[in-house]
Amino acid sequence: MPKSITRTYSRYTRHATALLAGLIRAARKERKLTAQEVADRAGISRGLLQRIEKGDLKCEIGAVFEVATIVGVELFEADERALSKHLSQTRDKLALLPKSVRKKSKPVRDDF
Amino acid sequence: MPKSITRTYSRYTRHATALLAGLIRAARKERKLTAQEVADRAGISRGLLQRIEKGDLKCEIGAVFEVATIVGVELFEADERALSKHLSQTRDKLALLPKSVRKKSKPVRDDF
DNA sequence: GTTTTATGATCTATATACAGAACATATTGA
DNA sequence: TCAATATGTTCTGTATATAGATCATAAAAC
Repeated sequence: MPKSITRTYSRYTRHATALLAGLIRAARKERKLTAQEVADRAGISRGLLQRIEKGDLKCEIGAVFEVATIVGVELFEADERALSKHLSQTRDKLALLPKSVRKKSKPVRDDF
Repeated sequence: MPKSITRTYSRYTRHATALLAGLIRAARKERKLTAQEVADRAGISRGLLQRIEKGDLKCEIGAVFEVATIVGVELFEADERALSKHLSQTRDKLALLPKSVRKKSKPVRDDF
């Protein structure tokens, strides 16, 4: 019996994943799409879609986001245009940040 | 050479994942955390954190969300309390929707 | 400049996510 | 009710994601 890798997840992570899963399932039903239809359009198996809609934490993020896109669940409360804008803003911000994080050898006094 | 499974992803999916990745990297640097520190706290390898921060679509959603939580990137623009609330609302909504989606045998005329 | 160390990249072995099939059950439309 | 089908579940084989190690490079502190 090989030892398996077990991860722990914070409540926040579990709730966020469960919420996304629920939003996906609700959106699929509102649009009257069967699991098979959505799976086909996403290029995944029906079994994987089931896991996604159950909030399985071990699914690929790409598959989950693709399904969300197909059933019309918005990510970051943004459409494609807003997403692109936000993305380039984040890239600009990253360019200004230091390339690597370095710990100070002597702690900095910043309390006066 | 075994045939590999290649997925296609929509622009929306790719941008959303790239945005989350950028937000994570920016947040980590703003908080002056090294990649190793964050990886340790998330219980993942540094290599996986690198892939997450590069927006690799094949990472586990649980690992990605956990890292986001650790560096302080909010999901669904909601803190834990708002997340829980939204989650139960979604569950209530789901309970009202039909358990299975059924196609009509005769197409519905709704154009008049 | 020098030193230190964070980051990026690559490799291997192993655990595991996935597709696909098969089957039972549940649920809806008629 | 009945018939059709959507969903839930489990199984197997295979592709692959991951941990962990190693090395090279780059960048920050001094």
